[in-house]
Amino acid sequence: MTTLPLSTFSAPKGTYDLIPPDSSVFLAVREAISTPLKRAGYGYIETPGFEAVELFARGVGESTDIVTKEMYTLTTKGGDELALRPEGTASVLRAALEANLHKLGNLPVKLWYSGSYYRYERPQKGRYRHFSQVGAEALGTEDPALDAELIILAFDAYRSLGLRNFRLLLNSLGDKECRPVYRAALQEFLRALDLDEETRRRVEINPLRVLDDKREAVQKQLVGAPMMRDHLCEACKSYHEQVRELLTAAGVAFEDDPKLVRGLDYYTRTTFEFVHDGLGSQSAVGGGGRYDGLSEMIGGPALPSVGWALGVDRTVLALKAEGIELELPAHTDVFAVPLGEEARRALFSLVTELRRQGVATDFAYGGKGLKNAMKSANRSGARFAVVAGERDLAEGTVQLKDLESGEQSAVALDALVDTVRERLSGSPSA
RNA sequence: GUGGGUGUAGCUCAGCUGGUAGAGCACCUGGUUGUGGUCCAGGAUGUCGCGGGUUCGAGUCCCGUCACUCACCCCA
Repeated sequence: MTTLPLSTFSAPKGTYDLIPPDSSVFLAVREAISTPLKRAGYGYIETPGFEAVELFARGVGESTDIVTKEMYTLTTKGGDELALRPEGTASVLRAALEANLHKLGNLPVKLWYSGSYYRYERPQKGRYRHFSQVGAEALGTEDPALDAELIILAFDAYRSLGLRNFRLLLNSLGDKECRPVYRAALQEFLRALDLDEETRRRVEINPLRVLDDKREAVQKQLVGAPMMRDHLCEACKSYHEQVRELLTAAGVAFEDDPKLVRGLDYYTRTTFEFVHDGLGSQSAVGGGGRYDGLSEMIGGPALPSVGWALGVDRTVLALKAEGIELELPAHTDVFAVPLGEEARRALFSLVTELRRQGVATDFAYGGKGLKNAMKSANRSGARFAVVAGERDLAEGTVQLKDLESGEQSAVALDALVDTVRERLSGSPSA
């Protein structure tokens, strides 16, 4: 077989490998986002990375960019039409319905998830073909407090990471009573404008999304367009007002954005987006809303629900933009350095023992010299080095060196685990 | 799908109107045959993205191509 250059096998366009040390930031972000959810009664759910194409076509919406041009689709040998999941909500709802979670009598069903999503787009800063998000869905209950809860949990997650320069945009898209009326009014307004062909098509299929157009020439024409908030029915108006009050009471600052629409068709009533300006031309770090009709659209019962997804990649970019360095625990506490073959065996046993006692420990593998082994100890970030040769072992001791202060002392072998644990807890390295 | 920018050492980059390839950081060795980080002395490193053209001579100019990147559009 001919040998091909490594470049032949490089990561596909729009993807990247997550490698140390950056990967630990990703783990920390996932953790930070999911922690508030776990405290609020959300249970973990994991669904397949691919689903029937129809699920997304029906769920996300036939007219959305996600469905029309961004889905990775494939046909199996058996003839099934599948798609790599472009988002999480449709899958989670489908799984919950299939498992009859909504019939267990304990609504809302609260679920959180974390995983990879796929969209075929031209990559750029903050926009990848394979991206990672953490999401949450609360199924089966119509209650403004539930909308508020989710928004607060996302807000607190960002705050716990130290993010400050993000904003929360809030809107209501109405329901099946008032939205159609508004939609018709908006369409009438938009049809009179001078728009390009593609936008005119959008006016007919999904006029609300025209409001979201960021082009200045389009925005200029939208002045005076009818706004959803002026067309909300009483029920929607009252619902939205309650969400706003609950957010305010929780100290969550938000901006009313009457043009916020979002690119997924299933949203009703509450819609929101967390935006950050450190993401290049992208702005959303997370978003979501209420989707009271989605369940019925995919063949389920009426199941009013609300949820969000936060982009892990984008949150990491936002942290970088704000110059925030997360305090990540050192991954090694103790680094063991043997001198000679006999010491090697003895220290390796000691390493295993330390690990079993919960001390993060690494070892100078490869039979390198003392100098290099100490260098490895230093690079590992370990607080302590344990050095031992025949001389020490003959006395039943090892040398315990504090790599910060440089101080070193002999410690009896059988007292090492306790000594190390004591010193690690007594004087944290960070 | 449409534009702009960039491809030179492990990383970040410099390289003038063409004249045999450079810096900082990182790395390796020694100063210390049982001690890292700091300090000092020394050292190694390149298909200059790839292919073609012009030229006595191309990292540099021209054409093509690929990759990356940013932006439009859209979204996490």
